[in-house]
Amino acid sequence: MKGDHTTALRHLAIMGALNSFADITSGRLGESLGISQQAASREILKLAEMRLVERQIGRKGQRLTITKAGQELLKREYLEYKLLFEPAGRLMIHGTVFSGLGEGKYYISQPRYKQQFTKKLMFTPYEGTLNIRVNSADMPLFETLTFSEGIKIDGFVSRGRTFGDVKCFLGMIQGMECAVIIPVRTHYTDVMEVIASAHLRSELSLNDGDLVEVVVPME
Amino acid sequence: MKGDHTTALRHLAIMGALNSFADITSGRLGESLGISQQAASREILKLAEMRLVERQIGRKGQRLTITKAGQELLKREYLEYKLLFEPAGRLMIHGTVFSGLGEGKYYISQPRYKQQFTKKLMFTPYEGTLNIRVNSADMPLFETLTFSEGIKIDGFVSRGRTFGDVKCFLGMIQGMECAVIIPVRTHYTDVMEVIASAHLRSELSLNDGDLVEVVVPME
DNA sequence: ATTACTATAGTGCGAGTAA
DNA sequence: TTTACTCGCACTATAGTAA
Repeated sequence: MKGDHTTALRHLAIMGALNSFADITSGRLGESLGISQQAASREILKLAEMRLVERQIGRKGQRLTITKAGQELLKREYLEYKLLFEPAGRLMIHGTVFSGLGEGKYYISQPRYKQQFTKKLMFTPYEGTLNIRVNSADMPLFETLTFSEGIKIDGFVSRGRTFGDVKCFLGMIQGMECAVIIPVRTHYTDVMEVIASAHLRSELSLNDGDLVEVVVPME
Repeated sequence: MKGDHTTALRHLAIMGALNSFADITSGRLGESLGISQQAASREILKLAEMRLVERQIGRKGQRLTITKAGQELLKREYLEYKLLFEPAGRLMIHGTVFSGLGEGKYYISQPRYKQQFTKKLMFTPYEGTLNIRVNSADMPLFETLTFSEGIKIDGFVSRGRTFGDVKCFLGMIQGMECAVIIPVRTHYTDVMEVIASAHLRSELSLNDGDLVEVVVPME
C-alpha cells in the first residue's frame, strides 16, 4: 500500500520501542517484516524523517523509540480495530470549523426534517449546522459513521424538490450535546455537519479554523 | 511496505464487509485509501486472489465480503495492538511439532539450569524440550515474548562451556501446564521450545507435524 | 558487528480508455 | 455509471559493498 508506514512502526513497538529506547538493528527489523536489511534501514530513516521515531546512533548499532506522533498513529489504528471487533465504545473525531454556504440552515429549517429531529433526537435543533472539516487521520472513524446505522430521518418531496433520507448520531461537542447528520446517499467527503439545540458557533465561541472534538458513543 | 494488504482489508471491514456482503465500488475504496480507482480495483483483485475477500460481480458494481481467512488476519493484527496498548491478556501461539537434534535435553539436564527451573517455575522439568515451529502468522506474537521480561534463569560456565541467560514464560499447551524457554541472546527464529514436568510428546500423544496451541498469560 | 550508499531490477502507481 | 486493461513512469526492493 502507498505510503503505509504503520506496519513497520507496529513491529518496532512490539520490539519494545513504544515507551522507551530499544536496541533494534535494521537487520532484525528486516527479518521481522520479511524484507532485507537495506530496506529496513531505509524504512527506519524514513520513519525518523517523518518524526515518527527518534534515533540515537551509536558506534555499533542504533537505539530507537517511537515519538508521541508515532504513538498517536498506532493508537488511532488500534481504535479502528477495536471498533471493528468490540463494537462498544466511543468515536472521537477531530476536525476544524469552517464556514459552509448556509445550505445546512436551509435543510434544517424544512418542517418535515425539523419535526423528525425534535421527535427522534429529543431536542429541537437550532436552524443551522456547524461545518467541520475532519482531520485526514480521523477519516476512517468518520467513515465508520457513514457505514453505521444511526437514527433514521426519512426523506420527502416538497414543492417538487427531493429531500433525501438522513441519519443522525447523537454525541457531544466540547461538552455540549449535539448530533452528527449524514445523508444516507452520500458521496465521499471530509465534511461533518453537526447540529445542536443552540447556535454552536456563539455558544462555544467557535471561529473558522478552530479545532474541535466530536465524541460519538457507539454500541 | 512489501506485500501488505491488511490496510485495504481493514478499510473494507470498516465499510461493512466484515460480516456480510457490502456494495463497495473500487472508486470508493480508492478514496478511502487515498489511491486511485484503478489501484483500488487491482487491490481488490489481489485480495480476492489471495482468498481474503469474496466477490460477487453484478452488472453495475460488485459486492464484497471478507472471508474467514481475512477475518483471521485482521483479528491477529488487532490482537497485536491490544497487547501493545492493553497489556493484559493472553498470547495464543500456534505452530507444528517437529524433532530437534536433542540439544534441548542436553541443556535442560544441566544441574545449574534444572535447579533454577525447579525453584522459579515451581515444577521440575522433564529432561527434554518440545520443539514447535511457530506459524508465520503468529510470529509477531512469539516476538512479543522475545521482547518481554519473563522469568529470568541465570547463565553459567561449566567445564569451559558457556551456558547463557535464559528466560521463561509459564503457560499451557493443550491444557497442560508448561513453560516456553527463550535464550536471552537469541537470534531471530521461528522455533519455540517448550518444557513441562512430563514428557509432552507421549503425554499429549504428539507426533511431528501435529498442530499445537501454546497459551501464555501476559500481565 | 553495525548502518547505509550506489546501481540495478522489480513492483506499483495513475492516466487513458475499453467494455 | 461500473470494472479493469495497457502503458509509461516513479517509487522501492535487493545485491554488493564502503565505512
